[in-house]
Amino acid sequence: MLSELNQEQKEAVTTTEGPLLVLAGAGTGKTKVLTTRLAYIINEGKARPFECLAVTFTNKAAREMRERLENLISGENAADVWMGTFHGICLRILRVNAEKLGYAKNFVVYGEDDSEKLIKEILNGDDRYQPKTIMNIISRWKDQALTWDKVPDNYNSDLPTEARKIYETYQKRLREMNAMDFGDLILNTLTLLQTDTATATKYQNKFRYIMVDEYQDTNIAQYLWLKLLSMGHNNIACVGDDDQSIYAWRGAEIANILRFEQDFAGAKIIRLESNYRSTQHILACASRLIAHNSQRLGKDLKVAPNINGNGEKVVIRGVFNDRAEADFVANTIRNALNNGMNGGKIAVLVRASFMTRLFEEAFLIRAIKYRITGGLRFYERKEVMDIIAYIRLLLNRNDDMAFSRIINTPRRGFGNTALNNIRQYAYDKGCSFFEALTEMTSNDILKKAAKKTAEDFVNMFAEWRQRLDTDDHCELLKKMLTDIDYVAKMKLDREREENFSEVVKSLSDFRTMENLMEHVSLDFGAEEADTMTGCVSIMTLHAAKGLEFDCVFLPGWEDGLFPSSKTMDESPDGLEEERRLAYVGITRGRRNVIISFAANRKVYDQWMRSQPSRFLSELPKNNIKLWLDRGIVLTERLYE
DNA sequence: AAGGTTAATGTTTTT
DNA sequence: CATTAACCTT
Repeated sequence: MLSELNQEQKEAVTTTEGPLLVLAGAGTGKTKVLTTRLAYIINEGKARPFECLAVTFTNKAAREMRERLENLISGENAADVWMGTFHGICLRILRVNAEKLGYAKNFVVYGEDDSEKLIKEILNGDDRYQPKTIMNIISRWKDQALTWDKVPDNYNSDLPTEARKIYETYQKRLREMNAMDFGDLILNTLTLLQTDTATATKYQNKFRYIMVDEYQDTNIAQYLWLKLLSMGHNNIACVGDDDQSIYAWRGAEIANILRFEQDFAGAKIIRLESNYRSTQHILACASRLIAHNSQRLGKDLKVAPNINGNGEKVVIRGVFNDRAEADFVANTIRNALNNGMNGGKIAVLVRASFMTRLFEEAFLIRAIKYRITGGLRFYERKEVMDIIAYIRLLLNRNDDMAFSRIINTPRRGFGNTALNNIRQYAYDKGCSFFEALTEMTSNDILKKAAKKTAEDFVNMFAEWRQRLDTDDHCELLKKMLTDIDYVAKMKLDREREENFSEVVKSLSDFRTMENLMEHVSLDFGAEEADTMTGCVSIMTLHAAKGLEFDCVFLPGWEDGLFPSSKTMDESPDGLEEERRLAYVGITRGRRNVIISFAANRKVYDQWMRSQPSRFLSELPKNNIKLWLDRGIVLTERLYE
């Protein structure tokens, strides 16, 4: 097991005791180290599987780790390791302990959509602020482990003082509906561990070894959570790369990784710097670029022995406009495909998703098969969320957000004013929307027509609830969908109808409706169709983190677009984060990296003149090959 | 309450 | 331009 590792990797695997930070540069075998280390601990008998905690940020990463672990440990059961996302692990802990925090065990998890709708409801027509903005502020507070009562008065001078008040109301409403949002999963678990010593001790003793992936992406709440959980045995190993921290705008604190040695006394730091992915020219560009950042622990990627050698220089292509850029990329790819290259090994990585359009068009013309990753996820589609809301209300009649979503979907003559009446009634009585509706139907408050539809709605749910215990859950769902006649009433097109039946189908993978809900709320299924093999990938730089491609195109390297002026206006650290994003982009490439910029670009239907990205001038001259069209210049001097 | 019209607004999005 | 939310008319 250890024989396949290099010296640093071996050290990272066998250093099991005490705090450890593994600084793993791009392509240095991070996942391998993580899984091998876990297997090593278990195989050496240092801990049993269920005494190990391995935390990741994505379900994909957790699945991958689990699969690889299964191949490494024998006899022991990989399934017993506590492995999952921060949110997943927290959910697991909270399901058992919710009552200690005043929640019922079967609380629901609200997604962004529900949260925003709830904020909107709380704002009560006040259109001075956007629900999204408020929700963002609240989420950032939660990221920083600030419960509403701990938000300082002078939190932010240009922030409406009402935000904190809204936060308070928001939490109160969530509690009434027995719901938590994503941030609550972390924050409530943290509160539980901080306030309930017995519970804290239990988990602290349980987890002998803790491992964390992508540590550079943790926020303050997650840091405090880890700190608390690791207090028992003090064996915490964090793997990450400060140079790949690109989620500050979502609350990630790069300071967590920069401060690791101070935070965890006696911490050991191991650097993985042998890169098994890219050629020398690519690494040289990446290294020189990232060297311009000040906030870093410092690390130098070296080409791993026997890998690839110098390879080809990084190409910088300057063209007249965005159209020419897309044509260039598409032509180059068409050529490569004609020469037998597999399209699946090629990627176009853009800064912002609107940039994918031109490439799509250019690819279509040339019959280049492509796939766009990102965009709406399966469970975020309207028709899918609608069914989910039906299930949610069925399982939890206090779920007012689900109620609001479906009371008039499909249309049943129950519009906004009616919903407002219900809201008012529920507010006055301190009951849920569903109860309000039920009472209103029996109290003759409603007009005749409305009364009829309301009664039907209530009766429909009453019948479904009865069947919940007796009927097969798949059959029940089918019945529900027939009863509401969704497909016909919503005039679904072919694609949407397929999405719809996909949910019905996926329910059969789960034992109960509750099981499906758990899955839906935290694991937004990325249905990777296998028919997509051989397709060129188009995605954002953010989505590309963790992936690799033989050939990578990085278009749109223009000041204002990349680095994005918006990010730089937002925060003084913005430029460095953008640079890390550029670093992530370059280090995705194994053999070819082709950067491009256009002198003119149509943005919102307006032609904009743009300057080449300042990042271009931060690349080492000897490792790049310039290819500029007539009249296109790189004004800044290039580094030697 | 529904449907049609106009005005505003355009990054990145692991859970 | 093109999408979407808010608005206004029936």
